[in-house]
Order: sequence, then C-alpha cells, then structure tokens
Amino acid sequence: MVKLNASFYEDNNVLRVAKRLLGKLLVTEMDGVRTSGRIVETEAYAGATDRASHAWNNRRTARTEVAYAPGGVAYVYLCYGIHHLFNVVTNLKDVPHVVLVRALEPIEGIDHMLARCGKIKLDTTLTAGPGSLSKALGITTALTGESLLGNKLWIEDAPNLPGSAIETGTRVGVAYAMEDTYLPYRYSIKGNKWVSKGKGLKK
DNA sequence: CCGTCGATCTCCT
DNA sequence: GGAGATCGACGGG
Repeated sequence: MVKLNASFYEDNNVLRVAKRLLGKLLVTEMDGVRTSGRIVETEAYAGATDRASHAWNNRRTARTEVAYAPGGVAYVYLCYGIHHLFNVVTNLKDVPHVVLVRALEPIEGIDHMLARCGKIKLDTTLTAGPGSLSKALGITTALTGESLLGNKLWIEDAPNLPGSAIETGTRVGVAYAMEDTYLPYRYSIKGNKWVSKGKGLKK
C-alpha cells in the first residue's frame, strides 16, 4: 500500500480532497500496534470564507494554528471537552482548509480498537462518528501537527470512487454557521453501513 | 424506540 | 457565562 503524498494534500480544492479521501485507508501505528479503517464519510471546512470553520475570517488561536500549515498534517482538537476529532490539513501554507473524517469501516487491528473503546462486540458504534473513530484508532490531541507522511499516522491510497458512489449532504452540527450551514460539504459512500447517523440540516 | 442530560476544554464565531 | 464539527447512559413508553 502506498501512502498519500504531499501533493495529494496540498491540492487547492478542499472539496476535491474530501471526496478523494473516501475509500482510502486511515492507519495508525503506535507502540507496535497497527490499526486502520477505510474512510467512508468526510466533511470539508473551507477556512477563511466558511462560517462553520474554526478558521473562519482567518481567525488564529492556539488550537487552530496547525490548520495554517501546508497540507499533509493532522489537526486534532478536543470537542465538548471530551472527544478528539481528527482532521486532515489541506492546501498550501496559510490556507486553513481541512477535512474532518467522520466515519470509518474498521479494517485492521479490530481487537485492539475494541479494547481501546472498552467494547466486546464489533458494531457501527466503534467507528461511525468522528469522536468514536479517533478513540478506536488511538488518535488524541497529542497528535495534532503530526505529519501524515510519517510513521505514526498516515493515509494509504486507493482508487478514487466514481461520483455515482458518493452521497453529498450538509454538514452535521453546524447550525450556527448562518448562510454556510447548508453548504453541500459532507460526503459519504452511498449505502455504506459504517456512515455515521449524524443528520445534516435540510434547506 | 425516543428524548434528555452530563461530561468538561476552548473560544466566544 | 454559554455554546460547541459528540457520545453514551439513563429513563419512559
């Protein structure tokens, strides 16, 4: 399997990256344990011009500074004080576009993932949802800023899906974003059972 | 099956 | 002080 390279992440179209990430393999390897899952759901956050983005209007805080790095690093932040949400930084330096990975289909190291989550049986609660998948793969805010070209956390290539296999919708939990609430920036693999149950708002 | 609520960090969008 | 790119526990029907 081939790791996605810098040029994949430095693409200046965050929507294209979000769609291309569907079907690819998100891998972590820590303490000799490899776990992975196929990406089945993503959301794009278009930085300065996107009111749903933490980096709207080029806002810079300690938390979001990493989103301004060149594409190809992890942006992991704490949501509701508890959940670690994994995002892929895209585009060039100083353009804070990111893709939130919202759901995975578990592939490798399922026993390790279950153990991390205190679960016995495999079901969709393991990795359907951005907080859940981070816990299953052992992703925490300690990994924010980590290169996706390194050996802890990376994404392996897979063929791009045809447009007909991709479901498009509105993003989950962004009702505060005013005119950007209804942007069609959520993508998932049509009919895949590992997609999260989160509902985007309808216009 | 559904609605409610608590957890508890960051930024006030 | 309040809300948030969330989840799971709990109680009622």
